[in-house]
Amino acid sequence: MARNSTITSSTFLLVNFVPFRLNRLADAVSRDLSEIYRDRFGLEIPEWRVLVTVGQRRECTAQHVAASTRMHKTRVSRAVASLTERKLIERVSCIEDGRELRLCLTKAGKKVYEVLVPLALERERTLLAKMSAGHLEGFIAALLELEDALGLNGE
Amino acid sequence: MARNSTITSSTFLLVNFVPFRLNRLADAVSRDLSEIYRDRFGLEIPEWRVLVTVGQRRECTAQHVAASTRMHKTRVSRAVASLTERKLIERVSCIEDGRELRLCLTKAGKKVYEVLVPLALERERTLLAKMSAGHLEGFIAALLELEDALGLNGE
DNA sequence: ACTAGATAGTTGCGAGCGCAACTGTCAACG
DNA sequence: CGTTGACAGTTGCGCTCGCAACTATCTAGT
Repeated sequence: MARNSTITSSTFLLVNFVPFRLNRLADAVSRDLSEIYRDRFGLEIPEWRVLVTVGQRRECTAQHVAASTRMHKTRVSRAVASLTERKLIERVSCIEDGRELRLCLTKAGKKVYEVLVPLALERERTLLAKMSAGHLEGFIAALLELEDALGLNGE
Repeated sequence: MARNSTITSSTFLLVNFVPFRLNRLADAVSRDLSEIYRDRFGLEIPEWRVLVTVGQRRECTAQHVAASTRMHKTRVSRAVASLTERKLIERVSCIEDGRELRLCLTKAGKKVYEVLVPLALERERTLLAKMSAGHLEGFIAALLELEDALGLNGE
């Protein structure tokens, strides 16, 4: 149970407050992970997310990236522009719907993808290994419950 | 276990990647919580954190806030300036050490603190209630393990 | 066909952030 | 004492972000 369990505000400690702890943890994990895609390839979080989202399908739209990553569409737009400029992805106008731009990885983009993904998975494994087996199970299950309750996966 | 468990990059799914999921979750939780301090008092996250950190002691320095919340000192500095301008905290130059500024809540600040903290705890309780009892226990324990492993509490 | 509203994506703008450099103060050491 | 380095806190600068507004395209209703 959380340690801020009483109502009396005089005992409130920010370091025991779960929303704060989640933010701080997510920040530290992101910072650690960013070493992989920033230091080696000069990519930032939005570009990394777009790259792997596009990479896990043959092609997709910016709209799909925004919806599945829950990033603001302008953030996606700028990441796509940056990746296009670096020739890691290609934008192809769609024939069926002239508003859409089909995104897909270039050869160089696929190469980066193939290098980054195993490294990222390795980092994730290292992170998860910091938890004891019993807690890890509860952690992943709880994560899923929270995501579902907050509507983060489907609407 | 995480669902991205194989090395083969072709099966990588961002939505199963724990660092991403943590970020997305922390973001959603923060957004939900910010309704309390933003919509009602026009405070942003940095101000909220400074307010409650100062409020949980009689007085403290900006340095202490930065260290205990792991916020950048400039972010703290600006939040302190903002709260001072709104007359929610006071800056008193320290006699023993002329570099420090002792921070403490004003009467108005204490009032805001007394209102906000119970509301925030209520939100936290609502959040935690979304997890089943068994998972909650593992979640909190795992959170602590991760924080310790990443050096987020003590150095 | 024409108009009205929805949708995909881009862009100008203001706000917030981190970095590096700065000011002012303290402590140590010759 | 005076100098040097550490430390508390602030500020200028450049960058990123989200919002709102925009363009271009599609869809539906008349």
